[in-house]
Amino acid sequence: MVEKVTSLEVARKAGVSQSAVSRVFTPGASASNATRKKVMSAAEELGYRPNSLARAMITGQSRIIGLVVAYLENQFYPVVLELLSNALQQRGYQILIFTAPNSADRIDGVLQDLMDYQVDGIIAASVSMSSDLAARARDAGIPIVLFNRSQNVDGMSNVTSANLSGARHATEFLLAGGHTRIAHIAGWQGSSTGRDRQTGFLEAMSQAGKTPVAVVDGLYDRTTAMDCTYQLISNSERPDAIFVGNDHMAFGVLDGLRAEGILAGEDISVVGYDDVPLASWDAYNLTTIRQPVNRMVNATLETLLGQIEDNAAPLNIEMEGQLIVRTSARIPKGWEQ
Amino acid sequence: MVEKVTSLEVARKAGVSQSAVSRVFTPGASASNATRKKVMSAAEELGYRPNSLARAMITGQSRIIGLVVAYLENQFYPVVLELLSNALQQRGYQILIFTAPNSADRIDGVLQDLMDYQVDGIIAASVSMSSDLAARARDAGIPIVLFNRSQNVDGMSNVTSANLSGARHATEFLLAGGHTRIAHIAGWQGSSTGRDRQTGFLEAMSQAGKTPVAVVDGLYDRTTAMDCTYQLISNSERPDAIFVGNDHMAFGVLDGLRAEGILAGEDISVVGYDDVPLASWDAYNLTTIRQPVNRMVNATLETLLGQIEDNAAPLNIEMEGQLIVRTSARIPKGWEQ
DNA sequence: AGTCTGATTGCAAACGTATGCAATTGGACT
DNA sequence: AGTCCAATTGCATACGTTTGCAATCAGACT
Repeated sequence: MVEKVTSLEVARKAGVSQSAVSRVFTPGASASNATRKKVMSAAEELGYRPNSLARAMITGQSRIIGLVVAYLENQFYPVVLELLSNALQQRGYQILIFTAPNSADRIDGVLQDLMDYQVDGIIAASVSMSSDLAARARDAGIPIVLFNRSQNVDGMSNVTSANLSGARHATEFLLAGGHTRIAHIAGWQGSSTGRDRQTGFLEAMSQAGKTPVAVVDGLYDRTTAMDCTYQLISNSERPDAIFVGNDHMAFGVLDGLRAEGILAGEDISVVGYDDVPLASWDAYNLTTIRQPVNRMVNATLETLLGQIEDNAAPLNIEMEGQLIVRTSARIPKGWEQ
Repeated sequence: MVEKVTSLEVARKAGVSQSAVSRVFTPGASASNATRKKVMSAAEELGYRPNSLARAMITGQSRIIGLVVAYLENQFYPVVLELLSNALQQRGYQILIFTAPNSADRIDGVLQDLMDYQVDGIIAASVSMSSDLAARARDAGIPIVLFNRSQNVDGMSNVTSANLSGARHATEFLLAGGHTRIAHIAGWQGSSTGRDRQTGFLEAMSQAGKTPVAVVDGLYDRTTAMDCTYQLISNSERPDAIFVGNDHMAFGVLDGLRAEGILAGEDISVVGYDDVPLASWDAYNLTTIRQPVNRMVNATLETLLGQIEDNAAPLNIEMEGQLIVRTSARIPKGWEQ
């Protein structure tokens, strides 16, 4: 094991000062072509690479972004992770990742760990945090953006899709299909997305003068959603349509229905939320509300890096989703795509 | 924005030396209860937390593990990521993550970035690297373990499942089912897993005196696998069984068959590899070889942390998989589970 | 040749912590 | 009270960089 090679050794070998070496490796610093050449070849020879941690210490910029993500079994998040990662890599940032349990107190511990590593910013995907800790991060000057959750803590950014109007739209689609016994398997009511989508559903229903046949909390959990499904279809008043709080649960619903020999799109209509890749696969063909992941990710980076690099103000961003019509739900006239 | 609070300020406030503060926060260092108490309360009051980067500089241990992962759309990897992340968090390590393109040269760049951050070790999941860079990491004293890939570079650890025997087993299952026209949609032949599984398939076939009706490279890509499927079933000699290089592709195969009205498990048998969660969902019910993810992850940590903490020798670990019989393939007598 | 200007360079001081060493402390024991 | 030993503490240095400052250099111009 060769010992670590430092800028000082490169300097000696190249016959220049240590500062010169540093300047050669610092973009935008002034160095003549002659020294640049000498330093480069010495560095090459020794296999020198600048120590990012030391650099971070001195500049106060680690170029590390903390990412907290939960629910990796929901395909939505691997997709988000990949997009975020690629985009950040490209901009010269690294990602320190935490997979998180969803209880708020454990999250706080995790975020504390992140802050200990002097991250330049934090992205929390599908996660809530104590406003206490949020305040601390703000005081420490670490920008935080909540992805796919919103929480009204001042100084914190949120990026979400328009869950309320999306859910309304999905519900209107079902109503237009002439369904009369509509149920909702909601997303976890501890989350803003779960609540907003449920609210949107209820608003659209009451506006149409209908009463939901059932509203239950599926906790964003596949198994729970399946259980709910079995429950619903064995009810005296079996629903003829179900709006499900996200795709991940909707797949469970569809599997449950299939197991019972009930044909989605014919006997019953199912609509989800997210439009994960799996939703378009033939096995499911799920009608759903698409969350504009690409744009959400871009907006997230925009506001985060804006705060880091140009200390812009935190932003609350909400972007419209889009109904993607497939075959898991009856298609009303005029709604074809 | 409050300025960063350092150990020195805490020391002043507590009326002790900076070293004392450091010792209080360094597990295993000696400090009296009196100072411990004074320091703690001062730290609490100021909101002090030790700077991990500075600590890393001085100790030479960043407690950061670099993780390179590709193919996140394949559900296998989110699962692996989650397991690794939880286990490492628990042991007090952080994960610097890279989602990687699969070409070897881009990987090298990524790994170089990782090394710049002084990671204590690297886990590369489903990725190959130049032996040149591997040597450099070894020389720099950074242990690397390849997860689900093997590559014979000396000083590098590999953790894989027994792909060859797993594939043999899957093939024997199909043979026992009385299938006569068996095809293989292989995993990417640029990867060791892809090659090993194909080899296992071919061995089992030739041992049974059979010739495969077709062997094509599906590149671990869903769409490619679907295209291969359409190709295969329109052949003059339509296969009555397909062994697919991994589950992710197998889902594409099953979707393709369904679209053509061909019933998997009846008209044709399909066997996959991995046993991702989705394989057990009703929509697919895929018979497959289970990779022992938990044990593979544990083994990975074992050898990696062994090298880091007790500088143990690198290991090559291979663990047996297990056939999981579901309904996507005809079940021979005696193979029921 | 002499002067001026901007680019390049080296020196030295940071950044926030851990730790070897020597000095001090606090008991326990005779 | 005196002795001894282990535990605790502070001092000072080191980790590998970046960067302000002042000094030097190279060249353009008169």
